Amino acid sequence: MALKYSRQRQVIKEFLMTRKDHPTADVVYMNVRQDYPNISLGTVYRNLSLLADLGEIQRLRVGDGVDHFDADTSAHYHCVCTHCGKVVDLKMDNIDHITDIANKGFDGEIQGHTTYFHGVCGDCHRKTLS
Amino acid sequence: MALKYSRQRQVIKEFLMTRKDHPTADVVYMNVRQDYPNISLGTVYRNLSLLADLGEIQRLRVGDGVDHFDADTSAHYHCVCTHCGKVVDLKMDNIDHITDIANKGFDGEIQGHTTYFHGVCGDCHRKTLS
DNA sequence: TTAAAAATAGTAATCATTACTATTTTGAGG
DNA sequence: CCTCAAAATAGTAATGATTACTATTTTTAA
Repeated sequence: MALKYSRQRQVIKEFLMTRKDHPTADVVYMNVRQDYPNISLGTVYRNLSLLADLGEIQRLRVGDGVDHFDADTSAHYHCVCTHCGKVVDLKMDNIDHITDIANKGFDGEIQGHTTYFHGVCGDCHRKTLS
Repeated sequence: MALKYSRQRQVIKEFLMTRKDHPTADVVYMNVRQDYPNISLGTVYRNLSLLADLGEIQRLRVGDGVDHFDADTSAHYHCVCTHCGKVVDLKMDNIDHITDIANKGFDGEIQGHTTYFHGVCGDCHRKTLS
């Protein structure tokens, strides 16, 4: 059960750190395979899950039915583009107060929230204007 | 392409309206089958999707990998219980202002948000206290 | 150096959901 | 009230993301 080093895990994490978008397991697999042609898709899934459990990466569920992964584990929000489907980072003030709003009058105990925004990303917005 | 009446669709919607929780397609299927033993699972999926597209019901994606459905189409939020997995309604003030917060300094255009809360539901909370 | 634990590659299985097809139901126009 | 094309259904097959399984390889503590 003790964690042992794995070259594959390191490569997967390093790849994820180079990406500003939020690739799916399949995209990670396609890319990592360029350098490690016989890495297995199962290995990619297993390590992405493991890294997410360790808190070294973040698993994003933005409602498109596919898990996305993000090497940036800091608290930040995402926007899913309604045009191109891309998932982009948002730089915005924190909105943790909505947890307090939700807790008011609730007979259980709210611990946190998951929020993603939808709208038109910068790239698509510029294209729409022209 | 014109919509035609279907007894199955009506029964599916009626069943959903009796439920305060937010059943999955499979749960709808199991229940509706009590009265309509040879309804097809595909019919349940097709009609739930159709009703959601028509805006007559709401499709909920709360990150557990399964779609939940809600006959209450009014804007409201949900809490996913970290103990029992149940999805419960929240009565809370609206938080649409977070869309404005997200839009500040964003080079695209935020149109809306999807938020669900996680925490301990009322039932589990009471059990934990005892 | 060694051997048990952990990880891997490759493949099979799972699970939610969608697609396909032959048959049945619905409903507008005669 | 018929008719018949459009729509919907039941039943089944296919899909796609993810997880499980297994024999083999890698890691690492002693």
